[in-house]
Amino acid sequence: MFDPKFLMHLVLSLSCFRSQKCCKKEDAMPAMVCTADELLGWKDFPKGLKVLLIESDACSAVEMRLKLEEMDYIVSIFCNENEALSAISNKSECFHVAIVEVNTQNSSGIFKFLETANDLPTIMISDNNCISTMMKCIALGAVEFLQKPVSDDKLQNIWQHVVHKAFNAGGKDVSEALKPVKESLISMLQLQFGNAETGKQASVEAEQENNQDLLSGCDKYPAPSTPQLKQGERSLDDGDCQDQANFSMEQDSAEQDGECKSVETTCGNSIFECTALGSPASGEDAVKEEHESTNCCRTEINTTTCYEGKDRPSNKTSNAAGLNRSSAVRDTCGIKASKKRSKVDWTPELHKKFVQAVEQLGIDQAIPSRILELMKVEGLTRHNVASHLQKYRMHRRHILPKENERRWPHPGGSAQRNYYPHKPVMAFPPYHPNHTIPGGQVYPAWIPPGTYTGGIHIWGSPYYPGWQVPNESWYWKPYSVTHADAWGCPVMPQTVGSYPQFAQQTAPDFQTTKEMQYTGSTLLNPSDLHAAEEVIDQVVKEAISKPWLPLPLGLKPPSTECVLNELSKQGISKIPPHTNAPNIR
DNA sequence: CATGAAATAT
DNA sequence: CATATTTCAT
Repeated sequence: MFDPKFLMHLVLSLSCFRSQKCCKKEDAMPAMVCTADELLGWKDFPKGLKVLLIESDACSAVEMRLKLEEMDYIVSIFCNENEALSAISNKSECFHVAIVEVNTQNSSGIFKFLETANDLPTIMISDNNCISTMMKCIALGAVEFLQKPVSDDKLQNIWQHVVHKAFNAGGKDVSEALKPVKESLISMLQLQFGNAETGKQASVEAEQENNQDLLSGCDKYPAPSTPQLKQGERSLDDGDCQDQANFSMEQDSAEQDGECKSVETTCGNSIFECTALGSPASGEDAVKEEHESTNCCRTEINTTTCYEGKDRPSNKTSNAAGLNRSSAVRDTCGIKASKKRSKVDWTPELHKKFVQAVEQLGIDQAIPSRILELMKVEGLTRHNVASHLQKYRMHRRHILPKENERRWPHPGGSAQRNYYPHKPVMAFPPYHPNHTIPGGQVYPAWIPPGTYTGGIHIWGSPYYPGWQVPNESWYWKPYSVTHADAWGCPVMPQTVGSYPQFAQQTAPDFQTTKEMQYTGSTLLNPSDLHAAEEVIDQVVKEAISKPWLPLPLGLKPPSTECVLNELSKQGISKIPPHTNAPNIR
C-alpha cells in the first residue's frame, strides 16, 4: 500500500497543491467559507449550512441528503466532482462544507476537487479504507475521512469544520501548529519506507509550512466526530508562547523498522494522533511519556518552551531558536506509540538557553535544577541538564587554569581561586572607556563538535570565555559580533584586519586544532552593542562589588580608595576577608 | 531528594 | 570517539 512511489507522488501532489494554492490565493474560490464574523451572527447555527455532497451512488446520496436535511442542513447533490466544481465556480451556489465520497474509481477526480476547492472544508466518506487514499485526501486538505456508512453523529457534527475553517482560515499561527503534524507525517512515511529520501521530506515540510488547512483534523479545533483522530489536548494556541526550543530525541529507527507496520495493517483507521503538546503546565510529561511499546515508530519529540509573558522580555533571541513545535507521534492503535526518547539533542539553541541560564544564575548558583527552571524547556529533565552541566564544566576546567594562570598570575602561588567554581564573573575582558583594548578583542567561544558551525552557535560565556584552545574536540570560535545572539556574550568592537591579542597568542594552538576558525573582522550592530553594554555593566558592577576577586584582563585595579568609596555609595561598608572568597562550595 | 562524578550506553 | 544517559556516592 505504501510504497516509495506513493510517497513521491504524495509529495509532488502536495507541492502542486501548495503552489497552486499560493498562486491562486487572490482569485480564490467563491466565498464558500464563512467568516468568523458571519458565524457569530448566525442564528440557529448550524441550521442552514449548505452542504455540497458529491456521491456517485444515487441511493446513498439521497439517504444522506435526508439525514442532513433532518439536521437542518441544506444539501446539494452532485454526481461527480466536475458538476460540483462548476457549480462552485459559477457561483451559482455557495457552500459551507462538502461531503465527498471517494472510491477507487473517482479518486483522481476527487483529488482534483480537493485541490481546487481547497477553501471548502471537505469531509471524505468512503467504503474502502485505503490508507494511502485517506492520507492523500487529508494531505490535500480534507478535514476528515469517514468510513461509510456515516453515523448520524458524524453528520451532525460536520458544522464544526465550518467553524474551524471560519476561525482559522487566514490564521496566522496555524501553520505553526501544523508542524508537528507534518513531522508526524514525515516520521510515519519514513518508517513506512524505511528511509525516505530526505529531499522529499524537505519538500513535504516546506509545503506544509503554509498550509493551514492541511490535516486540520489535528488542528486546534479538532473535529470531535472523527473516529480516527483522537483529539489530543493541543494547547498550541497559547498565545504566550514566545519562544521555543527544540530538542529532539530520536530513537534509532533501525531497530523498529521491522515492526512498524501497524499503521497500515492494524491501524488502518487512524493515522495520526496529536499528542498533548507541551503547554506550560503539562510540561515535562509530554516528553517523558515513555513506554515499552514495541511497535512504535521512530519518534521525534520537540518540545516547546513557553516563556510566560514578561518573563524574559529582554530575550532578544526569543525567536532565534529553531522552533519546532512539540509533537509526538503515536501509533494509531491507541497504543501510545513510542516516545522512547533516547537522547536529548543539545542543539545550539538549546545549549544557548543552557548557557544563558548558567550565566543568569551565576556560576555559583548554577545547579541543574535551577538551570532547568530558567531554561524553561519542556521535557528536559534535571538529569539532562546535570549531564550537560557536567560536560560543560569539564571543558571549563580544562581551560580555566591556563587562562587564570595567564591572566592572574599568582605571585605567591596561591592559586586557590583559579579553577572553575570560583571563577569570577568578569572573566572576560570588559570594556572600559578608559581602557580600550588595543586592536580589539575577539572572544572565542565553544562550539560543540558536530554542530553545524555556520558561525552562529556559540558556547561562549562571560564566565567561561576560553582563552586557550581547550581540547581537540571543542571548537574555538572567536566571538563574532554578527552572531552575538547568546545572551551575555561579550561583544566588542574590533579593528578590522588586526588580529586580536588573543588570536596572536594562541595562534599555534589553533593551527593544531582542526576545526579552529577565525571569524575575521566583524561589525557591530546596535543590538550587539547593547548586549555588550549589558555585559560590560555586569562585569563592571561585579568588579566593583567584589573587589576581592581578580580583575579581568584589561581592567585596571582601582585604587583601594576608589573602591571603598564606591562601595560605601552602594551601602557596602565591609569587605569580606580576603581569605575566603564568597563561594559556596 | 538533589548533586556531581564516574560508569555505561549509544 | 564523542556525547548523552545511567548509576552511584555523597
